[in-house]
Amino acid sequence: MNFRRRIPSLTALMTLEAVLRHRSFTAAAAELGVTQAAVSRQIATLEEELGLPMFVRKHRAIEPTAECLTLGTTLAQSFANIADTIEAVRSSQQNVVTIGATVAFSSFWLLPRLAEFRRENAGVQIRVVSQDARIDLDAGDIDIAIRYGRPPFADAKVVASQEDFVVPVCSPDYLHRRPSGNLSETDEFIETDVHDRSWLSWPQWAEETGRALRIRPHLRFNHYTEAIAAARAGQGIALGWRLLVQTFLDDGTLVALEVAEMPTEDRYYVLLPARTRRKPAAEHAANWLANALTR
Amino acid sequence: MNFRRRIPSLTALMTLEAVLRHRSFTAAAAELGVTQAAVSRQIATLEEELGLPMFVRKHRAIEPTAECLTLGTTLAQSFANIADTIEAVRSSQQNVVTIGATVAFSSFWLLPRLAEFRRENAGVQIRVVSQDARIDLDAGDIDIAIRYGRPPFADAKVVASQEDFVVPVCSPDYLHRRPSGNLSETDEFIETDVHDRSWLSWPQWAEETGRALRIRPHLRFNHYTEAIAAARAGQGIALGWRLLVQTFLDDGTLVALEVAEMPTEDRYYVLLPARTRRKPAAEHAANWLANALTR
DNA sequence: TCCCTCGCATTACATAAAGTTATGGATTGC
DNA sequence: GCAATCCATAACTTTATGTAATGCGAGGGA
Repeated sequence: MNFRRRIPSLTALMTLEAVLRHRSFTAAAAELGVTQAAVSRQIATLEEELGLPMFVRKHRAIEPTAECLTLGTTLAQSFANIADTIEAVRSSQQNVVTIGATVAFSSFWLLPRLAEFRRENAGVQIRVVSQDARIDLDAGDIDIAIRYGRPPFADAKVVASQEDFVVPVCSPDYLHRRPSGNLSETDEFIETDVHDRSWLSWPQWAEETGRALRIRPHLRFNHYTEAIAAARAGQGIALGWRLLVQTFLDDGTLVALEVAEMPTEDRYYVLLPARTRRKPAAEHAANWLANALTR
Repeated sequence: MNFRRRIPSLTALMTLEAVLRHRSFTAAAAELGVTQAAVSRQIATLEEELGLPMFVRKHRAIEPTAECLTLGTTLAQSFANIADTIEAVRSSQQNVVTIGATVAFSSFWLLPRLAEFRRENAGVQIRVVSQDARIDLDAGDIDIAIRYGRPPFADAKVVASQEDFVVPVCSPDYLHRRPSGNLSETDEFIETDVHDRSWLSWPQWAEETGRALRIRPHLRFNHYTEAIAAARAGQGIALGWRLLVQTFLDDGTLVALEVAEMPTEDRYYVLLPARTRRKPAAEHAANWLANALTR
């Protein structure tokens, strides 16, 4: 193979193709956005490299040699194929918007709203990448990230942010079974093990709300979705991030155990990549998400 | 069209094709003759330009994305077409040797010897460009020039040179019809109008040979081939460049009117281009011509 | 016949693109 | 735990490409 060794300067070849099509150095220069001198230089260099004239210079005119016609035909076809493929690859991705979020956010907030998004944006495909590890916006494969945390985010441009509140939640059944009144150490607590600074565990909640409770969770999960599923199944009390569990509070599968909700220090952010090319469709979707998140 | 606007860096695309084929930045770098860092840079730049990842980076391995596979297929095909065409254009010309000479030299000396050349060099095609205007070796379309004149030749490398002699010649029929003895003003002279310093006209010949003859040509031609044809047709006396008219002297269609031949100051030179690429076949042919000319 | 125009050629210089060296990070196997 | 391997990155260097200025020559028009 080794095309690098077999092919002269591709810049010169692209110049040749343009000159041949225009039958003019000056006109080709205009299309290429360079000076006539640059074109003259590239053609001369190519002729020297090939050891063959490409054009017969006449007064105010050039005539391509037979070799130039042969080569130019191949070049035109090849460059067209390359350009077409590049455009196809680009456009095939233009209307696919990849959204990255945590598993919990994806499950509880994003997926229930995708139907509405799709109704309002018929031409856009959504791809969801859910992972609890941090979404890397610099890699270029994620168009929008929804991140829970605190700025600054070096890899991101912030479109919108939304605070949240934390409140203990449980199922109506569990509420009925437990003694009425404040939370106590006899309650059954469900904990999510997340090793992230922005996460709130039961002991931290107790401390930050000034409770003299020694909470020992009897169920522990590594995904928040599982913790909430357990709570809805009546197996105890979980900490509820209001934005995430709102649908369950609305449909009655969960109830809040207290009226006062503790505001979180961290917020949800709708983020676009700071450093990679952004698709128009992604910017549009980000705006839609921002509106939905903040209303 | 405007491929320059539609296509990103062709260097990067060529790098992509190599990386994809090798499935390795490091191996591609070796083939391309650059460092791994250069390859890493080119791929990163291309990914940013396209707004799409081309490779998923794994440990000690990379995996091409679907887009990379699509694009790489087109690139491999296109670069192969370009490379093949370039090689075809180059090789189709490697064994075509273009010889430039004056019309007279071409007609009288070169053409009669081409059959012999072809017999000894079956694989070489000869193309003859005959013109009385000076042959431009810098243009790159002439492989060998045979020039009559004096050095230095800035555009040429001298392979061989051969002096010549000038002698008045006429047909046997004209010789029979004229009075015997020296040339006189009653003879009919055939002149060639060539406005070139190296050319010898009848008055110059008379002066340089010390003849007290006032020669008024009764026939004038602008091509020497015509002057010689007229002489052979019995229409008078022309100046004969021995090398050119030797075949006619040999076959008896022309006779020399004097025994003494005047040496010319100018010589025939077999010349190769000084500044453009020389084909091996052209150098070989030049050596053959040099031998033929000087023997 | 002379002058002007037009379009390619060339040169010295500038800069953008490409490449290098040195170093870092991360994973895997021994 | 350490070494090897392979991609990433940054500061610096080199090369390829482009520019501005100028020249040349042929052809057309006055």
